[in-house]
This record gives sequence, C-alpha cells and structure tokens, in this order.
Amino acid sequence: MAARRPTLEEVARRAGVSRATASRVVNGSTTVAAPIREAVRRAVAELGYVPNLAARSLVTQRADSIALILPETANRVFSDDQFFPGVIRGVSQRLEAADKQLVLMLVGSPAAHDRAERYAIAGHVDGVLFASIHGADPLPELLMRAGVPVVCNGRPLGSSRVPYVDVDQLGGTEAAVRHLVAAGRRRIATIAGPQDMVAGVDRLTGYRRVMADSDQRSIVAVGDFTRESGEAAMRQLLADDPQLDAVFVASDLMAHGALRTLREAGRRVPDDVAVVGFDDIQLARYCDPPLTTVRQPIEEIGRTIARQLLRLLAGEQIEPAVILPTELVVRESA
Amino acid sequence: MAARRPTLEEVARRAGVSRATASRVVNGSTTVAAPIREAVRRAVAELGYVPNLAARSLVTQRADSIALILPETANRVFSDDQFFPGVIRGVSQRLEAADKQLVLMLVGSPAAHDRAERYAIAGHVDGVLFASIHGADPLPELLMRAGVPVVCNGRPLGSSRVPYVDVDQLGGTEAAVRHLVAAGRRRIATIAGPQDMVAGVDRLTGYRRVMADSDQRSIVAVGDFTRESGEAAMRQLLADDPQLDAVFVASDLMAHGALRTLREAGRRVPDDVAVVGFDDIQLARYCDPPLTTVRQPIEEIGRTIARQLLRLLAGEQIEPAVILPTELVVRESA
DNA sequence: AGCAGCGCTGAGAGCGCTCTCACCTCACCC
DNA sequence: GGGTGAGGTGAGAGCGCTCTCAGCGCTGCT
Repeated sequence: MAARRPTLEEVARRAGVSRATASRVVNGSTTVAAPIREAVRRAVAELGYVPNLAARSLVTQRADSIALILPETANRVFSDDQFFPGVIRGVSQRLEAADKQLVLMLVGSPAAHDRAERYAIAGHVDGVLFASIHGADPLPELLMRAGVPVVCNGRPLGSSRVPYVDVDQLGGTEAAVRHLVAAGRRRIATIAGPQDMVAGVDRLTGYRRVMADSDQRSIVAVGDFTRESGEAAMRQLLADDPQLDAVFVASDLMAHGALRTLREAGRRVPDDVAVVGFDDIQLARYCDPPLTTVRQPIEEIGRTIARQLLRLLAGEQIEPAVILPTELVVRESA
Repeated sequence: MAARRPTLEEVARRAGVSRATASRVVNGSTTVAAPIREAVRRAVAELGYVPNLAARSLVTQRADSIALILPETANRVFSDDQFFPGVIRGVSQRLEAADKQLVLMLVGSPAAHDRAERYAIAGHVDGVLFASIHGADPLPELLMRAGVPVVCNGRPLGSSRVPYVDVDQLGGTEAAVRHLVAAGRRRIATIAGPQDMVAGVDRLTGYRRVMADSDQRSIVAVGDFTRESGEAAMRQLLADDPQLDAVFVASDLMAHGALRTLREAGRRVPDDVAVVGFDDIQLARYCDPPLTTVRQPIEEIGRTIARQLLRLLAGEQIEPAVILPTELVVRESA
C-alpha cells in the first residue's frame, strides 16, 4: 500500500554518520557538531524522512498524544452547538503548547467503547480526558486502575476516585431560579436534563432546593438535552399545569425547543411565561426573544482538564476536584 | 507514570507456553489446541494483558486506525450544527464495521497542521480522510505523495489528483434559484460562502448561472458560513438593493442570521423576501419561518469517503470522484 | 518398516527507534 | 610530557510484538 518510508539507518548512511548521531539531530540534541548536524538535516530533507512513531514510542514508552473521549453519539456531541467545541478548543490550546497531539474519540456504541478502552490501555496515548460522562460509566475508573492518567469533565456519578473538573452547577442553577422567584413568578416549572448525567442531576437538585426554600411546588419534566426533547417536555408541562408562569430549562438547546412550543401554544415570553436556560451557547443570543441563561466558562473547562492531565503526566499531585464559577446572564426571556 | 503493563512474554510464561503461541491465541489463530488456548486466555485475563499497539504496528506496518482531518478551528467545525456530526457518523459506521479506530484531528493552526502531517506520515494511521478543505490546502496532495492513502470530502481546489466525494453542488443550487425564479421573484440576491472553499465557489457559480439564464442581475454578498456573517451580509444586501425580493443563502446557518436581519429590518419572510438555504441542518426546521433549503445526504458523504478509503487500503482501484445527489426541500420561507 | 504429510509448538530474527556507555580526540594545565 | 576533562561520536542492547521456519509427534499410506 503505502510506499516504503526511509528509516533513520538510511538517513545516517547518506549523511555518513551513525544512527545514534542521526537520532540526536532529529531530536534536537545540541551536542552535535554544526557541519554534521547540517549533513544530517540535508539527508533528512532529501529523503523526506519522518520518524516512525511506533518505533519511537516503543522505546520511549510515550506516545506524545492524548485522547479526549466523548462518550456520546456524534449526533449529541455536535447538536450542542457550543459546549463541545468550546471544551475542545480549550483542550487544544493547552496541548498545543505542550506539543501533544489531540486525538478525539467518539464512543457511542458498546463496540466503540471497548475499542477505545484497548486503544488507551495499549499505550497509544499518554493520558485520557473525558467529557460529558453518562451515568456511572466505568471506563474512567477502569482506565485509571490500568495505570492510564485520567481527568474528567464533570463529577463522575458513583463512587469514583477519578480527578475531575466541573462548573458550579448548583450555584448557577440557584441563581437562575432565584432570579425567577425575585421577579415574582409563582409557578416555576423545570425541564430537567437526563438523570444519568451529573449535569442533569445537579441542575434538578438546585431547582428543587430553591423551590423548597421559597415554599413553591416543584413542576418537573425531563428531557435529554436535545431540542426535540425540550419541545416535548414543554408540551408536557403545559398539560400538567396550564397556569405555570416560568420555566427553568437545564440547557439552552432544550430551551430553544421549549420556546417554540410556547409560541405555538400562544404564550408570550416573557410576559406569560419567563424562560431561563443553561449553557449560554451562541444560539441563546439568537433566540426569539434572546435567552436569559446561565453561562459556564466552557473553554476554561477544556483548558483546565488539559492542564490537570499534563500536571499528572509530569508526575505532580493534583486536586481531586476543581470547580469553576458560573454566572447568570440576563437577556429578554426572563 | 503509568503502571508497568504485562507483556506477552509474561502471559506466555504464566500459561506455560512460548511467546509465539500466546501471540497466536491473542490474535485469534485457530491452529492452537483448545486446552492451551484456554490456559493462555486465563493468563491474559488474570494479568489484564492488553497488547502494546506500538510494538504490534512496528512489525505489522499497520495501525488499524484511520484519521479524519478537519482543517478548521473547532469553532467552525461545530457551529455548523449538523454537517460535521453527520459526516462523522457516516464515517464511524463504516469504520466500526471494518474494526478500525477513528481518530479525529482538528487542524486549525499552522502548528497543528504540521503535527498532523507528521502524525499521518509517521504511520500512526493507515489512511486519512479530509473534510471541508480550505483553499488549495496542500496537505492531502502532500500526504498522498508520501504514500498515505487519502480520500477527500469535497473537490479539492487547484490541480490535485486526490480522490474525492462531493455532492451535486451546482445541481442543488440551480434547483434552489430556479425555484425562486419560478415563484416570480425578480430581484434575487445571494449570500455566498467563503471563496476559498469549493462549496462556496460552486454555490456562487450555480447562482450566477441561473441568474444569467433568466436575464437577471447578480446581487452578491460573501459570508464565511457562520451565522454572524449571514447577518452582516444580509445587512449589506439590503443596503445595496433595498428592493430585493429573494435571497439564496449558501448555508442554513448563514440563512438563520439573515432571517434575523430581515426581521429587524421589518421585512416579512416569505411575503417581502423569500429565503432559501443550503444544507438542511436540523435548525432549518426550527427557523421562523421554517427554512426552504437544499438537502445534501450528509451521512452518506461520510459513509462514502470511508468506503472509498477502505477500498484503497484493500488495494482496490477507486474512482477519482464520486458525486452524490442533492434535493430541494420546500418549507415556508420560499 | 519406512516415509510423506498433517497439526501443532517453539526458537529466533527483526520491525525502527532511543539511550547508555565506552571511546576517541583535543585543548589545557601542572 | 603526561594527565584531565570536556566535547563529540559510534556500537549495541533492547523496547514488545509478529511471523517464518524448523521440528516435534502422530497417523496413514505404500
């Protein structure tokens, strides 16, 4: 298939030096005499030599690349139009600075799950980052036990000792719901996220807590963070309690769906029903009306998980958890 | 860092066989006696053995994984809320069936570009897929010359011999613009995509062709496929020709931005201005009004580039180009 | 009885690289 | 003039695996 590629041996021969010296030049060692260095460089250029990474990592025990595992189908990953890209961008920034290759792996199916596991344990990557973990996915824990450095985005459900980085879900949610209470709303419902994800669970917990504090009854529907599910959940809520005057929606995408249902049902936002989302994705600004929502520092999450992993790789001790702040952004929908 | 992992040697010793036999069992050879096979399996399980892929691919010259390179910043990649995920899903399906690992690489910066090049040439992957190529990016051609099997999504600009898969951009565009002409629109503008991408160029060409055929003047603004650019381009068009009664927008995301500008300018859609998009992303259905657009078989693109690459890897001869059909989807915006 | 042939296993080479260690050359100094 | 050490280079081991090839014990045929 692929043309045979030149080896270091050939480069060395052409430059009239030993393999060891050629290797030194390729790897930027300074202890090589200038003329020899030049000769090797020329040989490399002429042959179009590129080191075989498999051979290199076999001896160095490093792969100089790290995996970002998104345990989702590609659909979910990308339908959320700013969360993943933001995280990825943050991760990229940090890894690029450390000259590590970022490898993205989407594991939706069980087969892909297994393959990713083997891939990571087999030493193709030096460490693994997880984003958006579903349920008590055993993979992070499993990899950690196998000796692979791991950092998660989002507190893992279940009892896990995997270090993670999360945002202040509870704080953000409570700020949002209190905002509705303070505005005089009396029947505040919520569209919760999937209850097998920690973001789904925490945002519902925050909502319930404020409701209890202000002696209001909880009105709950559950979605899965997609637009369609937001639409359906909103219909459900209107059926359950036609009198509701506010909704806290656990993601902006679901809020977008909810807005559509409200429009179809003839409710004006925010006059009849106030709506608050979560995430502050780009779309939030383009909703009609623009969405009041909870902003999370998405890129910072990416940068932070990458930084923690790099520290781990460097042999440092790292915090078991890092919590980043959230912030309520008030626009027109509430 | 990582705990020392067991080697095949240790598995063999524990099972009381040679390394060769252990290897045979691990790789599923049938020519091993059942009791020995069992013993090896047990040893593998007990030690938690996972083959070192670097060592394996060093000798087999295969990596059993293929790269999908997205030469974009993560932002652009994901803001398009259905194109990339669709392609990725299609690719995943095919590769999973072939038991190959998919490695996604986002190369936005020049540094990442170089790293990706080395990564691919260094044999970390058996082949490379490209999606959404910018300008005359030399990377595909370069990799091909280096002996790496390559297939592109989208006809590469410039003179390239890299095999590709594309949709019928011209046909789709012409259908869309003719639809506007047939509806009696007399001042049809366009918001074109970036002119360093073939999708941007072709869709503008198609528009111009129909305009010329129907003796209408072209009214052109150029965006970069993002929502913001669509918004800005629409403002530009309204300033250039306040009388325009239709717009063909080269992507749904830009169309979403354009709709907002039109609403702000007080134009009713489709009464005052008809709008047609391109892509048929999910959002199109959620626009207000729902967007008439050109659907392209996104997942099929992914499946097709993957299939072509796998055929290439298998040593087959493949077509230099495969063109997939597009289809006009009429909703309410035009 | 002898030998071909089959089913199975083990020895060993070698994939392309890095890295240790020994060595070789020169100043430079006492 | 000999010793010392710095600066540079090469030989060779070995990373963990696959795969060829030889060899083992049998069966079954001549």
